[in-house]
Amino acid sequence: MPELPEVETTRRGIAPHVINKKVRAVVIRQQCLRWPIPAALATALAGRHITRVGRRAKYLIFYLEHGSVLLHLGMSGSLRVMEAAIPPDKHDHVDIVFHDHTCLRLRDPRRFGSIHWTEQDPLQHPLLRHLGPEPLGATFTGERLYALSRGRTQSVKIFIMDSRIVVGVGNIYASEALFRSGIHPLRRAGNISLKRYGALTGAIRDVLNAALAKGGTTLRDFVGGDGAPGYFKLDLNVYDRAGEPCRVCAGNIRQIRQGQRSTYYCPRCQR
DNA sequence: ATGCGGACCTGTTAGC
DNA sequence: TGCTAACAGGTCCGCA
Repeated sequence: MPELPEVETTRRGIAPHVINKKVRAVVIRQQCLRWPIPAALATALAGRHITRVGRRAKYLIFYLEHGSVLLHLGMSGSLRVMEAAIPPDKHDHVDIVFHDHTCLRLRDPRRFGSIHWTEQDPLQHPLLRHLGPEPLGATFTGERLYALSRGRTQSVKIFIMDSRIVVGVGNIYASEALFRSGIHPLRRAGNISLKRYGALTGAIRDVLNAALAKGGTTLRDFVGGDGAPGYFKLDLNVYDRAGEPCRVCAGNIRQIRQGQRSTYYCPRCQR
């Protein structure tokens, strides 16, 4: 699922339905996600309450009295709150079952997601510790991107998708933000002016905020029933539009490969 | 330190 | 219609 706006929308959707709930049991049907689910998870959670649901990058953080669950949705993960008695789908790998007979159910067909348990400050977990700033936070600035990019030879698209530089910029919104700021995705990161990095940070913020707003208005059900929430797509200018006309200049949108991922751009609008 | 490729896994679609 | 290959919204690890 996860671009950042989907993860944040998931957090907001499920939080009211899991906060202050007491865990009865953890049901693990498939132990092997990206990493094995910690064996201690069920014991650690039983009888405890979820006090808060947070997020860092694309990791959801479930705070309990004595520790935290880190949960990443990978490429295909989704979460729903439902009656625990509803039979699980083939790819419903984990239930956190509450005393009121509802459960938080993780579905993840590709199993690129992961679950971790920590009794330390979750933000100091090895997977979170070295992450860059949140793209919607105050420390994500053009000055910062400019400073970090000096001397870098890699392309700007790869650069802004590096989670040590800034978190939460996935493949779709990397292309979209570069389009909005008029920057060619193949341009070397170290060769871009401070002014253009200012535009790029603004574009990243705008694109994520727009998707978040859309997620808010099209908020599908994270609660009840069958199936999982689908993806919402912002109106995209370039992503998945190869060969179609640019909405600004009517030129042909191009598709290339960068680091084994597709990149889309307008060769006339982006330099 | 930086930059690149490979790895994890299943489902869907494009192409022959 | 059926088989196969390529691709999909992530990101961590290890090697040069």
